[in-house]
Amino acid sequence: MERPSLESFTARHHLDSRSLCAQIVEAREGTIAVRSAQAATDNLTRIIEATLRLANRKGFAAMTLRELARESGLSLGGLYAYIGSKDELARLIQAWVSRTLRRVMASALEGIEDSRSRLATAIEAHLLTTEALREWFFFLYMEAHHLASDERRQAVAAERNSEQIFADIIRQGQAEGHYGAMNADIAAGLVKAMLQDWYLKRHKHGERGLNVATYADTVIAATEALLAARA
Amino acid sequence: MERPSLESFTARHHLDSRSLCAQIVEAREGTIAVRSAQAATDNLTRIIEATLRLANRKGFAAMTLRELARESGLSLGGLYAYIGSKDELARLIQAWVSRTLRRVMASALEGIEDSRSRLATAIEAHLLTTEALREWFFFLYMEAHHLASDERRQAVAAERNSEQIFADIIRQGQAEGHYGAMNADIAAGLVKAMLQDWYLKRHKHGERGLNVATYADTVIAATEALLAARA
DNA sequence: GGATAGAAAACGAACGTCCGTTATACATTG
DNA sequence: CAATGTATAACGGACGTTCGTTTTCTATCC
Repeated sequence: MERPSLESFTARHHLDSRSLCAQIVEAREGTIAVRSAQAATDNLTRIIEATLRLANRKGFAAMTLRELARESGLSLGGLYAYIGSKDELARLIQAWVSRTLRRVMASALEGIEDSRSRLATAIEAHLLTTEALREWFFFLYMEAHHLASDERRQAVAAERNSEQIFADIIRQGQAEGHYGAMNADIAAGLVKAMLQDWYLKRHKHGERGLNVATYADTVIAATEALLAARA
Repeated sequence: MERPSLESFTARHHLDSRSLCAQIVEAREGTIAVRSAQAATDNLTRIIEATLRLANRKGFAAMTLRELARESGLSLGGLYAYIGSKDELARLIQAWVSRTLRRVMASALEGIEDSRSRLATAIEAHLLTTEALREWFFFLYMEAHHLASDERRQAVAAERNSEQIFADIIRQGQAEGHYGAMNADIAAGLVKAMLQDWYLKRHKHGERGLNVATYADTVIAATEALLAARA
């Protein structure tokens, strides 16, 4: 099986902050008061990267727009050319990061039929995506609970969707006789927990000198072991 | 192996909010302006339970003391008989929940020598403790990142300590020849991720009709499978 | 090609609101 | 009637947001 490097995976799926911000600018044409897409993307990227930096340090609610202005290099009033409100800024980030994960997972799995390849690919794609957009995913996880009910339901649905991908692969593998009869939904939940640990405890993994490829191998091996166990 | 029920475990280790608050009142004698330990415990329990309810819904920073007063049944000014400041309230909860986990894990493992029994006991004790004090642990996890550096270092140390317990058991099992040669620290990290998923995604597990005993069995089986795999 | 006018973008002081906290007034009880 | 606990009211400060102004860009003309 080919193992894409983090760099090639990031490039292929456009997993950098600027690419995401460019998509946001394009999708929100009309809402952003700055005409030049180039300049708007530049500034929105600085705003969002500053938001992720500050919010991941002290929490989104505790972050003030004055700090955000200072950190992003814009003025307090200037922020409002790009965002409608502070809350909208949070919704923006959340919506785009979950949509990106869905997009990349679907794209990475396309054309792969064998259930064991699909499992390994899905695990790897999840880890590489969350590694490339670490701060975005950390933000999504930590702040999703505090959204208004509409957006919150959307975030829960996205989470469920990604877990469903793993459950379906596991069911396929069971049908093909590779795995034992364990409950696929619960197994998928365990896999998801291990995957999320990667970006939630980034500091710990960094200290251990663990890189994302090694962690992917570990999680793939662990998953196959626990799926085979009850055969 | 005996499997304690949630109720008996909770009772044996005093894992209810009121017991914890009673300990806090005792430890903070002098800081709390109310003389009667009985009345002080009653009110502090209401304050802390209201805090957990509100903070887990909208985040600690977004929770206001006016809401807390309403939710706890005390007056705004009255709160300050029990807490020195809003921040101190957060520190209080965090300090006591991590100290409680450490206490219970040590107590549950006492006298158990066999590594496989220790592993199962540790997993079960972790799950039962976090189940009994779900809201407390959820609060610890979600708000620990935003603490001042001193308290934050303490929280990281507590986290590391509980992971170390699992790593030590795994190393013991490897020395006894039960498990393969996998890196014990990484394996312990995977176990911890599965354990934390229980209280972080409580809603999901509830919908699946999964109870804590069943989940404990699942995690124990999964852990033994992944530890045996590389034998 | 430098000057200039009009548009686009950025600025930051000011506003009303609500925050955490404190000081004061009231009730309860031994 | 002290003493003790609670409720009410007030305070300064900081928040998100707005808006009149200034700066920067760009196209046009001599």
